[in-house]
Amino acid sequence: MQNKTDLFPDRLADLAAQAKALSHPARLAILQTLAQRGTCICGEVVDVLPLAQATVSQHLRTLRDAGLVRGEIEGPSTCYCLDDDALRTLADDFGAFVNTLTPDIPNGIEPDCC
Amino acid sequence: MQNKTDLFPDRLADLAAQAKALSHPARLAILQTLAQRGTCICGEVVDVLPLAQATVSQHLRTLRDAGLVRGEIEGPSTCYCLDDDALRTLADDFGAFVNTLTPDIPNGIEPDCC
DNA sequence: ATCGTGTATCGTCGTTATACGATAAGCTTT
DNA sequence: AAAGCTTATCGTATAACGACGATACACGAT
Repeated sequence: MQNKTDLFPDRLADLAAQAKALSHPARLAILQTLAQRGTCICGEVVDVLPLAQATVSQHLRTLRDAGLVRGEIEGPSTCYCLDDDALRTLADDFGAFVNTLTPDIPNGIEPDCC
Repeated sequence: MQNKTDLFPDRLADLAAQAKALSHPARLAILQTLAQRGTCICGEVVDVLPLAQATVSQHLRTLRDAGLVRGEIEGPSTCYCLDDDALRTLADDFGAFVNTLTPDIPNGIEPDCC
């Protein structure tokens, strides 16, 4: 299979890549876990999820590669934080994208034909 | 591989499933194409994308299964419309999710440790 | 230096996604 | 009935994903 991803505009490719980072419940659960602590988590992420350590580490790497999470080696364990700015940007981008799809209807009439 | 998706809360599984529907640039491009017309498209979707007809049909099915697009057989061709409500709901859900992750900081101080 | 703890990476396996050609199915028109 | 057009589906091949055990790595404590 050839990868046709690069045949599309960068904006769409970037959005799709970010959506892919959020496309697994384990990764959403990781984000929630990080958020619930208020601060970074240096460990314990594995204990919360019903997955093996190697799998959680993979998901964390995916989130880090997507820029949604920052990780730094912090002594014996590794410290993971949410990247609040990236998350907000992502939410904004998605909101903006959907808005371009469904602009506020001026006169309240849906032009749908179906 | 055992599918561990159902080991997570429904809310997260649903959000992840919707994100997955948006996780390919071709599908985002299809949504844009549908939106640009203002009305539904009964054909021509294939012509806009750099993909084979079978591939586009598959992506359309994915979007339909995710509830983001409605399709009805319209004479010789098939008519596809955006489901504006579903799209808005999706955007709201994502916004809400991100907000629970990054609540508005009351005193403007980031509690990050990294 | 050794042990223990916690994380990352490697290798692997099964599943799912992506992409396409070929074909079928449905409707229009001839 | 046959031809033509459009879309869906089937079959298939390759790539990517998800999951895990095993192992390597880094560091603190002993």
